[in-house]
Parts: sequence; structure tokens; C-alpha cells
Amino acid sequence: MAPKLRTVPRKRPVQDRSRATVDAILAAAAQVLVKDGFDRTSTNRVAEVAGVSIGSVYQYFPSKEALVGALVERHNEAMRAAVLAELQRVQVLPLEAAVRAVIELIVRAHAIEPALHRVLMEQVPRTGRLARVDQFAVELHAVIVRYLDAHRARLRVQDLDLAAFLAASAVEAMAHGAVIYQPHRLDDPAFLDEATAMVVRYLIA
Amino acid sequence: MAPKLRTVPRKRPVQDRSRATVDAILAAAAQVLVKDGFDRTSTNRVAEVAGVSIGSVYQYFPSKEALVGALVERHNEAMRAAVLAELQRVQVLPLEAAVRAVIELIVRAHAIEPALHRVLMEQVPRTGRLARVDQFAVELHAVIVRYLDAHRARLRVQDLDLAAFLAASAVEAMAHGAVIYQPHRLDDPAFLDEATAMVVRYLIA
Amino acid sequence: MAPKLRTVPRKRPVQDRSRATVDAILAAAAQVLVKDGFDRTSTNRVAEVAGVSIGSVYQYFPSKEALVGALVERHNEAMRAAVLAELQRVQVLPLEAAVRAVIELIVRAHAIEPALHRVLMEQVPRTGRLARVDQFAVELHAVIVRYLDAHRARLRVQDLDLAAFLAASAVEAMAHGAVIYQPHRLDDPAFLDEATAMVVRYLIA
Amino acid sequence: MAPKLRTVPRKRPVQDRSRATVDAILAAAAQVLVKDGFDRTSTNRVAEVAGVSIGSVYQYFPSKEALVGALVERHNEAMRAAVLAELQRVQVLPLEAAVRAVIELIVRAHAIEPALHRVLMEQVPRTGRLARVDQFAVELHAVIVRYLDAHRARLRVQDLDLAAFLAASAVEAMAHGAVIYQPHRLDDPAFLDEATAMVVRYLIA
DNA sequence: GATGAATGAGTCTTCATTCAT
DNA sequence: GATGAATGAAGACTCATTCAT
Repeated sequence: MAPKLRTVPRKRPVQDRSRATVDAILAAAAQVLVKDGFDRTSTNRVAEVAGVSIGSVYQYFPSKEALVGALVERHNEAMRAAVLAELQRVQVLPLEAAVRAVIELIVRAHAIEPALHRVLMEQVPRTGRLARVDQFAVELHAVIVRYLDAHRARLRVQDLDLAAFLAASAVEAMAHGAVIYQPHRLDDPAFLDEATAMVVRYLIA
Repeated sequence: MAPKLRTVPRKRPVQDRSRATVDAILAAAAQVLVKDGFDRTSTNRVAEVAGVSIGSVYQYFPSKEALVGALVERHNEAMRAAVLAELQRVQVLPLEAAVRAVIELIVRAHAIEPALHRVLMEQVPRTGRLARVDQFAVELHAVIVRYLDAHRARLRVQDLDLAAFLAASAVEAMAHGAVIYQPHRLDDPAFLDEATAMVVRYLIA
Repeated sequence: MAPKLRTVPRKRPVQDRSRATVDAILAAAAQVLVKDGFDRTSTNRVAEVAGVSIGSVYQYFPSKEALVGALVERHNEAMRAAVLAELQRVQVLPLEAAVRAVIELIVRAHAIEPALHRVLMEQVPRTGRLARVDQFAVELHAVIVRYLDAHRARLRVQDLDLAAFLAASAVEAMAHGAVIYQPHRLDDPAFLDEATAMVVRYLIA
Repeated sequence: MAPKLRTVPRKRPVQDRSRATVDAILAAAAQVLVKDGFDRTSTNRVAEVAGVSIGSVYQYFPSKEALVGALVERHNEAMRAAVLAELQRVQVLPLEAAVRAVIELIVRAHAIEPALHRVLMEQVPRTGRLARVDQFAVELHAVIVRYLDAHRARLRVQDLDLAAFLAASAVEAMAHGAVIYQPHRLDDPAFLDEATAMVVRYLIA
């Protein structure tokens, strides 16, 4: 008897399957990292949770550092995207509204996988490519400097680099702190009002 | 065999010799931690650098966690001392001067072994007694709330807890950021002026 | 860091290769245990003798206790099998012949890897799952009680539980002692005659 | 001023003090051995429990083996004494009474620090001088052979060495088992009756 | 004699990584 | 591509023993 004709693909296209594997590994890595902390996270455990063999992990990530690095990059990318997507809209707002909007964006960016964010910020050793954990903060600084420069006229601060450093540090810390330690603040409009007040009153005469 | 982790110091030194040993171990631990990062810090390496045998390390610190914990406590104590010592003096100052003085104290506290501070804050997993890495920040918050409450009359902020949280987060972040990433700022009087401005303008009507 | 001891085998071998590894490890463990005694037996030495890496030992046995435990279980199983296999045949024999046959079975069971048996009985700390070293003796008692109960009519003893305890203790000790300290007795038919006499005369009027 | 005349010894005679120290160490060793088992017993812990410094332990016992060995010897001595003291009295008893008396003595000997006895028998590696853990059993065998020889006339057994081995093994096991696993048996007169019956019926025609 | 700080070989165990199937 | 058995360097920690005080 003639064998049945197979009309459905034996497997999904190679790229798709790979993509799914990579995603599963990264998701598992994030999960284990959050649950066990950085130095109790083992590649074997990640493979197990991902439901793939340890060999497959090394197929895509040549080292533990590469694996965590990918996670870091992905997380930075997500935060960056959350902010950048809206930044166009913010440009045209009056200063007070702009500051408030930016703070809101930054808080929202911090609210992306906050537990992962915390582990990444608090435990991942800043060595090699893992130094980029706070890449987002660095980029944020630049964005803010540019923004301030564009609105220089109305500002009381002169040294924009210093002002951006201070404002960015402050906002970043408030956002981080709120998300991590005081999540209930996030629903309180007073939080945003006050944070905005601090920055606005600082920047504007 | 694997007994439960013990995290309290094993015994108090009774001879002079052992005091020196304990100091050498802590100094070596700080040094290795700064140089190699938390998870490349091994107790064996610490012993080697301290010039004592690994047995001596465990004579005084029953686990790696206890060793790092001792360092954390010692560092917190140093920061606390640097701030508290001057706090009496600050109480009687007018608000603007008080804010400036407190910021200065906090910056100075952050300048105590900044490299160690950084490793402790960035890499030590907040588990068990190691959770206390940011003990200092917690205590600071309480101090600030009390201070604000005492000067309530002149403040524009109403929710003192929120204000303290925001101000403390901001100041802590500015101090931390300056010490770690922008040490040159520390010599620039503008840094202190601006930081003070941000907080004062936020707090006072 | 020192996690809780795990004492259950870590996984079942799925490939042929791993079956061979497990066997090699157990054989090596038995050999080292016999040669060096329990507390000079190290997992590293076992790995070395087995010709596998220490990692492979822990792949299959999550702790030293689990390794020795597996050996204990295997040994108990072998002794149990040696006795149980013949027990059906014994049931139909007249009492004297049955007692002789049972003693013979017990002696034979003790002659299975007697050196290992000795180390297991004499040195393995009866803690946790290792308490089962004398599991075989426990089961033996039950078997004997059942047997006596079935032949109650011809017995002079009344308290079968006591009689079983005494007879089992006696037989077990004679078998153990003969195998360990007087192996030459094993070939002497008088040994079996006498042991049988002691038990038969005790049990039967 | 002339110093007060001291009329009381500044300290007890050297031998006395040493004796007390040695006793404290041995008592502590027994206690730790029973509580923690052989391989969790450390010399440092023994010193601590004894209330002396580790140096003092090594003053009197040059090694851990020597320490445990002393305990073994002391225990053997105590068992031997308990039996030998009464043995003269037993010699003149008729056979049945003698067997009963000896069994009673052996049981009583096993009831001396039974927990220590158990650890010594079950966990101490029989190496070097520690081989003597069952020294008592060896000596007992000789005593029994001599006794049987003296009463040869009434015996049904011929090979006295074999008979002594079997009887001693049996009695020792019954005593050991009763003390360790069935302590309630010890108060039941039936236990002694039955054990005696087994041996007497075995020995005598 | 007594003390206890110090020692360091040796133990158990983990985990990133490799590679034959 | 995927698998998972195997590896072994390295790390945390113990404890018998020594010796300066």
C-alpha cells in the first residue's frame, strides 16, 4: 500500500521553532532569576523549566553570561520602547505637562516586569556585557538633556547636564522605589503630582 | 553533610590575636568583594588575601553569608554614624540650611568606601540577613519623616510620608549616582546647591 | 551554600549508558565501603574507583546518604529475595525440616556479600533512611511469627511474638556470627544441626 | 605585712584534678556520641561539653581514636565487672539455675548505658584498637566454654566450642535486642524463662 | 598543666560547559 | 537541531590536630 501522502509540514519552519525555543529559554531564565536570585540560577535549571535540554540552551546562548545578557538587553529594549513610543507626543506638551508625562512614562517603564527589573538591577554583576544592566538609565539621561535643551528658555537651571543628572537620578529612584517598595503608591495620583512638583519646581523659575 | 546555614557570628574574640585576625578577614573580604564582585568572592580567596587559613575564617564567620553580613553591618554602621553624629547640630538650623546639611551628610556617608558600597548595593542578594544592605536607607527615611514633622508649619507638602519617601529617594539617588558615576561632581559646589534647591523648592511653599 | 540533604535518587536512567554508570558507582561504593569503612568512604573516592567523574555520582545520588542508602536497599532486597524465593517450598515441610530449611536460608542470606553486610550493619549510622539497614531483620521477624502461627498446634511455646523474637534474634545472631567470625563453620554440617537443634528443642515440646 | 599563711592546698593534688578532667572528658564523649552518633562527634564538641579546652582533651587522649578507645575499654570493663563479680556465685549453681543466672547477668550487663553500648556496637569502625568494641563478647565466649567443660557430664552437646559460640551468640543477641528494641521485655519474667528454656533445652539432654 | 587560636587537608556538593549519539 | 550523560574545576565548610602563650 502506498504510504499516505503527507500534506502538512512535518514541522514548523526552522526559524519559527528556533524562535519558540529561544523564547521559552528566555522566559524560563527570567522566571528562575526572579524566583531564585542570580547566583542560584543555573543553566541546567533554566533548561529544565524551559522544557528543553541543556544542550539546546547552549545552542542559542554560548554561556550563562550570554543568556543573562540577552535578558538584560530584552528588558532594556522593552523599557526603551515604552518610553520612546510616546516621546513624540510629549515633545509638544507644555513643560509641566511634559514633565508629568515623562515621569509617568518612566514609572510605567519600571513597571515592566518589576521583579525581573529588580533582580537585574540588584544582583547581576556589572561585568563584561552585563555592565549594560543600567543601559536604560544612561539613555534616559541623554533623552532628558536633549529635552531640556529644547526648552531651555523657560528653565531656571543653567547647567543642563547637571540638572539632567539630578532630575534623572531623582525620577529614576522615585520610580524604582515606588515600583519595588511601595507599589500601592502607583495608584495614588498624589504620587505623580508630587514627583512632578519636585521636578517642575526645580527646573522652572 | 550540609547543616543549616548559620549566620550569626560564631564567637567573640577574647584574645588580642583574634581581634587582629577578624580585622584582617573583614578587610580582605571587602577588598576581594570590590575587586572580584560578589559571586566571584570565595571564602578561600578571602582567607588567602587575609593571610589566614580558611579554618580561621570559619572560626569567626560560620558562613559566607555571615561574613558578608558582617561587612554589611559594619558599613551600615559607619554610614549611620557619619550621619547621626551631626544630626543634632542640624536640627537647629533653618530649613534651607538643614536640607543642605542633610544632603551633605548623605553624600559624605556615601563617600565612605564607595566601591564597597556599590558592590554591596548592586550585587549582594537581599536574602536572609543580607536583606539589610539598605538598612541605612530605611532608617534615613524615618529620620526624615520626624524632621519634616517638626517643621511642618513651613512646608507646602501635606503627606509627609510621601514627601519623605520622594525626597529621600531623590537625595539618596543623587548622592549614590554622584559618588559612583560622577565623582568629579563632588568637588563642584553647584552640585550641592542644585540638589538642595530641588529638595527645598519641593518642600517649601 | 548548604541546601537540605536530598536522599531520594535524583532520576531514573533512560539511556543504557547511564545504567552502566549507576552500576559502576554502586559497585565502587560497595568496594570502598568494605575496604575503608563508612567514614573513610568519600564520594570522591567512590567516583574515582568507579571510573566516573564526581559529577556523575551526584547525577544519580544526590548525597552520600542517598548513595549508601541505595546500597542498603539493594542489599536488603537481595537478602529478602534469597529467603522469599524458597519460602513456599518450606511451608509444606514438617516442622524440624522447616526450621532447618529456614535457618539454612537465613545463613545463606547472610552469606550474600558478607563483608558489605558487616560494614552496613556495624558502621552505617541508623539515621534517616539509613535506619533501614536492619530492615531485613524486621521483615524476618514477621515471617517467623506467621510461620509459627501456622504451626501453633505442635509448639510448646505460647507467646508466639516472644518466641519469634527470641528465635529470630538467636538465628540471626548465629548466622551473622558464623558468616563474619567463623566462616569455617559454614561448611561444617554440625553447625546447621546444632542451630536447628537449639530452635527446634525450644519451640517443640 | 606578712602574707596570710595558706593552710589549705591551693589546688587538689595533681592526680585528682587530672582524674576529674579525664572523667569529664569521657562523660562528655559518651554524651556526644550517644546524641550525635559517631561521625558527627567531634573532639572540639566533646571539649566544649566537657567544659575543658580542646588542648586538654589532647593532653590526655592523643587522638580521637584514643578517646573513643578509652570509652570502649571503660564500657567493656564495666560489662565485664558486672558479670565477673557474680560469676563465682554462679559456678556452684545447678545447670538450669546457672544458665538462668548467666543470662540474667548478660542482660544486666547490656543494660549498662545501653544507648552508649548501641552506638559503640553499631557505629564505631572496628579498626585499630577500636576493634575491641566486642572484646566483652570474646571474653564471654571463653568463660562459657570453661563453664560448659566443667559440667560436661550432663550435656547433650559434644562440640563445646560450637555450643558455646551458638549459645553465646543467641544469648547476646537476645539480650542486645531486648535492651535496645524491646525494653519492656526486661520487666517480663517470661522473657528470662523463655531465654533460659532455649539454652537449657539446647544444652541438656 | 591549661588554653584556645590557628591550621589546612580533605569532604561534600554544585554547575557551567562539552560532546557523542 | 536536539538530547542528556558526563565532566571536573571550584566552592563552602568541617574537624582532628598543633603550638604559642
